[in-house]
Amino acid sequence: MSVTLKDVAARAGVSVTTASRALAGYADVSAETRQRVAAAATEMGYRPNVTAQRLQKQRTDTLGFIMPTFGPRFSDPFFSEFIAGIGNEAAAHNYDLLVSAHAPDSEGERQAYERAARGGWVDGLIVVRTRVNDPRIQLLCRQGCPFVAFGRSVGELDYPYVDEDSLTGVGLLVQHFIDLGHRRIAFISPPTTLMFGQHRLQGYRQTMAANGLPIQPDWIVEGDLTQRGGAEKAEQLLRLDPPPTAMIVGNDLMAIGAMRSIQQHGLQIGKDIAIGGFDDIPLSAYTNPPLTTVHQPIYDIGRQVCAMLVNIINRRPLPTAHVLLTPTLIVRESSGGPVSALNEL
Amino acid sequence: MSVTLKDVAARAGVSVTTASRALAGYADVSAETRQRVAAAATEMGYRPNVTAQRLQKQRTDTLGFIMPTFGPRFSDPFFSEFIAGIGNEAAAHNYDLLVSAHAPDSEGERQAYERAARGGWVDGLIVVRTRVNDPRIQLLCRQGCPFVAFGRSVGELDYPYVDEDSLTGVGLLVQHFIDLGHRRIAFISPPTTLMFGQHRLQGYRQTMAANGLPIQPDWIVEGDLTQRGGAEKAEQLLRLDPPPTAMIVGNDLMAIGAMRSIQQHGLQIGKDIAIGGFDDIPLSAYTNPPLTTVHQPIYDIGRQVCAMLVNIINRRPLPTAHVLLTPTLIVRESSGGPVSALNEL
DNA sequence: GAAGCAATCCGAAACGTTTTGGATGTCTTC
DNA sequence: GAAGACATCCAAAACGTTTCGGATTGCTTC
Repeated sequence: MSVTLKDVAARAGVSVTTASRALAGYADVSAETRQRVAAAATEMGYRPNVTAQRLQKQRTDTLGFIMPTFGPRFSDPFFSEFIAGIGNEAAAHNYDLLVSAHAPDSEGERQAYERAARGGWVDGLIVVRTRVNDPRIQLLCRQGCPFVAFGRSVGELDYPYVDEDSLTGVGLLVQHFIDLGHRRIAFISPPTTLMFGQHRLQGYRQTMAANGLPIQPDWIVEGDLTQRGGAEKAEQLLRLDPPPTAMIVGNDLMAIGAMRSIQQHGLQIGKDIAIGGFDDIPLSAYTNPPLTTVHQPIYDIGRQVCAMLVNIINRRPLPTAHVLLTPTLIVRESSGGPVSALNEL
Repeated sequence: MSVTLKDVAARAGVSVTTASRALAGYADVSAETRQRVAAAATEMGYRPNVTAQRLQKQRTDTLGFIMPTFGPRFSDPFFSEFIAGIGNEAAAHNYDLLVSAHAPDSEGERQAYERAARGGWVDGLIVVRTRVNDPRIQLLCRQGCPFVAFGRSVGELDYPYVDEDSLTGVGLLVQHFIDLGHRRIAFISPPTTLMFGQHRLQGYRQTMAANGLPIQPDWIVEGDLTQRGGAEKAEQLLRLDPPPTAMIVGNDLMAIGAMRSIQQHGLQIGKDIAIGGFDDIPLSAYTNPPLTTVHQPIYDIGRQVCAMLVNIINRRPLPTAHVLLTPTLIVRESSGGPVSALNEL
């Protein structure tokens, strides 16, 4: 069906070996033969069979990325941007990117990682949204499968990662609201099974404490990272008596949902209540009002994670195995202005 | 390094052939041997080498998806949902999904398709956002490479696709606004190099015409599908004198950007001006006010496209090679109420 | 007791590459 | 004119799997 190296060799009147070496640019083939082979190859439209090359080279030149997806209607701009990042960087290094989707901690996910770690399915993996006691990381470490994670983990396992210091990030947000005079600040946390959930929650707790502000237990609720989840949890917070004067939401998507709930309560964001998100997805600049948030360079993180993985696979020394990015606060109108702190508590 | 079939065979005391057949469940191996082989395999942690299997079977069991991405900060929720759809469906059929990203009509894109079409890189491709005179489709048809597209095309080429009838979809929107009494209805079009840009623009034109409403040339502007683009184009429309009383925007992302511009002009959406989008991304239910739009089941379309492709690859008869989905209008608050038609023109 | 048959196993080829380890011939060099 | 150096080529093995076409054994059957 397809034209193979043997065909090209026959056409050029040389052996398969010579044809191979001619195309690969080895020195032990004369300029004239090289040319003849090249001509034959282009004439016949020869494309090397990647599978055969991979079998021979004992490497797949492929990276794996297993998206942790929750349910069907899965529409998170994070993943589009992240995949674009790793995809472009992978292409720059002549790697392919294999993507699949599995629910976190599902049996299917376990099997997918199992399969990836052995059997030469891919040369390395990219892991995102690391979890507390992450079984994926444990498995990959145990099997010695190359990988780089976007996100730290707890425990003694040492592995390469890129992460944003979201503890500090949320701290910036909290301090920002405190400086504006807010005292009753609530927090819609990402799932605390996720490492960044832990970090962001801690950032909230620590900064409140550092300012000597007490936290009511019901100021902390946990959402599922979707708009719907954010809306529901915000609804819950708004029913408190007295309600919080500011909300910090664990990611922008939930924050957008929360804004909706606030507005449905007839409250004006930036005046009656302040709100801040996390991620700085492009949309957050276009909400009404625009959302105060913490920037996270998803595309660049994707590229960096991928570049690190390629280095590991090729056993090149890694400049740094642990990258922690400093977050920057993006203040927009959803912060509102200063409020009088006196009648706050 | 990895444990191969030869190792398993040796351990079980049989030939490679028998080991292979035992694991594959052939009938010509005794129950006892089969068991011994299976035991050896699990004990040694054997995973078949996919590359070798692929070379032998002369198929990759892999599907390809080349994302058309514009620029770096690329964050379109469409893609995460679509990839989740094809990814899950592919997994259900034991196919892998290879993803890469290239700018539309770039040299890199051309090469990627070229490579895919020959050389057994993947067994088939999924094409989205079909373009007028789409070079990708022409190439794939010419090479006889299996593919299914999300989106129709023009020309005599016949190929399998799934598409939403967005001409009708935009028609629903236009009629909806006309029924509310609007007469000066503007349209922010998707790029008309894209087929769905053409369809949506036509839907606007036809329905306006069908209602005997003239279209001012400057009511039609073309945006780039991003929020930013939508905001810019809306800005342009709002500067018209008189400005439109309703805007139909070619996709939700741009609509969200447009809403921002409208609000910055101090206008109230649903009262001073109506706006409608297209796609019904989850976010559109959470904007302020919620956005009237046309639903498009991206996840399901992804699944369906993928299922069709798998059928084609395995030469199974396709129930229907051309699927055209009927759109449904989702009316939300951004539509506003009836306006008096008299003082409109 | 030879022929036929089923059950069970295996050697070897094949998939399309790359690479190892020569083989062959030509040209210098003394 | 023999010995080494060099340029150019190639046969065969290897990568790990599947499968084709037997081979072997033991059991029926007449």
